[in-house]
Amino acid sequence: MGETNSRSAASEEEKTAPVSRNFIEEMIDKDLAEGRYKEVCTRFPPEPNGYLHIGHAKSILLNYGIAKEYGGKFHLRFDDTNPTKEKNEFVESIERDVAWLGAKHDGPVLFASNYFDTMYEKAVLLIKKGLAYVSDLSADEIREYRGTLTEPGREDPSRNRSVEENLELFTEMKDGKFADGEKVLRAKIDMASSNINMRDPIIYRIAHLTHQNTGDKWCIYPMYDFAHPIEDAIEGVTHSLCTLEFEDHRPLYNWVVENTDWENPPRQIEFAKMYLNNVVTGKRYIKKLVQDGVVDGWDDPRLVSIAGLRRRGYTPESIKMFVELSGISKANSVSDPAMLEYCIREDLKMKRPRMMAVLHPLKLIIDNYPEGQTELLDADNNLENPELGKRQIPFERELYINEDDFMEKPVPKYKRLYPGNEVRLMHAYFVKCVGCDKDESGHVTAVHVTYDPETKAGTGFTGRKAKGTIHWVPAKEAFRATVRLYNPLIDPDKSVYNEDGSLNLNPNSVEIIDNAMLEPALKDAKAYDSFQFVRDGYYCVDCKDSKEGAPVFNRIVTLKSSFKLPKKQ
RNA sequence: UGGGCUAUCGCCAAAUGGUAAGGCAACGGACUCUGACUCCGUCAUUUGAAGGUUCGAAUCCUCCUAGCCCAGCCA
Repeated sequence: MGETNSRSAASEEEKTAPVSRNFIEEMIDKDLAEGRYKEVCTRFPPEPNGYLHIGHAKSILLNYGIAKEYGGKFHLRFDDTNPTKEKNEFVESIERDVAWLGAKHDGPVLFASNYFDTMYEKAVLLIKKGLAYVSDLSADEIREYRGTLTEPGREDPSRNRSVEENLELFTEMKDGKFADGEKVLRAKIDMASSNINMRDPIIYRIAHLTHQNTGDKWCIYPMYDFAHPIEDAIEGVTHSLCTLEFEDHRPLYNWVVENTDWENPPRQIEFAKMYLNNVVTGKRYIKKLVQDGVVDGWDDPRLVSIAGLRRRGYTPESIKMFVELSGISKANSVSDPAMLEYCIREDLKMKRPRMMAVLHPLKLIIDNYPEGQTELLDADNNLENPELGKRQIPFERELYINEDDFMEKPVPKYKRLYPGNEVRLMHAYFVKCVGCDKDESGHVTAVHVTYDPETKAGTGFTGRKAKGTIHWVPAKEAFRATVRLYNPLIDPDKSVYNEDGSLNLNPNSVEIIDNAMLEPALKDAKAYDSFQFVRDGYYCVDCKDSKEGAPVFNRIVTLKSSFKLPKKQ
């Protein structure tokens, strides 16, 4: 980018959006300015042991965004150093989710397990330098020797083995001479360190298991603290971004990198995780919800898994907007889901058609409209975005409106239909309420109105104004559909967890409406298509339960509203 | 009670010693063929607390307080 060119663009931007740089960008700026690195390389390093959620999206988008911002590289690398927990199923779902979010990785998908040879060599190097040794201690003994937070640890009896003996033992470990847990390779650092991670951490353990990538080639596997810095170094990652709980590991990260001989060692920078208020992200909790059938799988629309958000109708753009709006810092924080909802409304506002759907149908009869007559009315798909075109809606004597839009005895400030009041039927005519039909129990079964032909939409009628506008669907052509209204999974009035560790579930987290009446144009909607249902909210076609010509709609989010109807008794 | 980190509006978050941005939420009002959108307005005399340095402190110093993380052969 040319200096002169970027200049005016920059000053333009400064006027409109004076965005400040986050602390990570500041550190990178400094590294670049000081010549520590020439270009930037970041990575997203998930362990393939579960599904991704909104918190991972922050990390993905942060790493990807930084790489793009600096014209650098972004890697997708599976941190598969522990075969007891990892499955191929997860590498597939993670790849899919990362791609869906729009974070395109440079180069092929990478695996830590591809570097097992190098890691082994580096471990041997450490042994040769006298910086690692094979320990005979059991897991329990190692814990005991480690000391506590306030007391220093004690030296491992194997700590001063000769280099030759260590080399021999480590080779035997690799060759499968020992059972799981029998030996372990430890880094020789400092058993008295106030940082427990530095008290001769284990860097290799024995596990006679088939690895999802390397099969039975190895029976020893490197630990995270040893493997991760080496993975970063091999790939030329410059800035290894991770979450706050790894801050204590940074000295070890640096120790590994310094002692395993790299030209351009990477640097670890930690940032705060994203939490959402009243939302569950814990794997074991979600697993239980799935097992108990509380939710419909890991992609249930009420979950904040990436798959769940996608199925619910959230877009990658909305998630990106949310992550950007939330910012990056080192302060533990809990974001408000209202911000996520704002983002999806904002993203869909101009992009999606605004359709008419009646969730709780009530018959509306236009007494002075000729029986048997139908006219096709033109309707803009999105009044604010003409590019979305128009559609035609049949209009006739009998329609459905929403139950909420009629009150025989209106509450104060009510501006919808009530006897004597005139409203506009969206895209159609003004109608005036002349009464209603009721059954024996007094329940309203139909509303009667008369229409004024002069008030047809699009004719420029300005003779008078209607207090309100309501939406409708034609009784004959509308089709019946299932619509699901989602609410928070967690009871919003309580904390997420009960004292016994169970979740405070909201018993009404989904409301299923199976007799909604939708305008005909919605009938051919395909999975993941989304719409605004006018005066209601944004909805997305469910990818699992919809059938050809019979879409099932999930509510993504409601529209905001400053008017609340009093509760019906 | 060892070490590491954090603390600025209900929620997120800027401010890098020069006199507390912005967004979300909320609340008024205008507009409206969506009670939406949009627009306009309100929303921290004060930065966890107390002292100190300075002409000047959210920023520096001292002491205190609260929260998070660490004792896996998990990542």
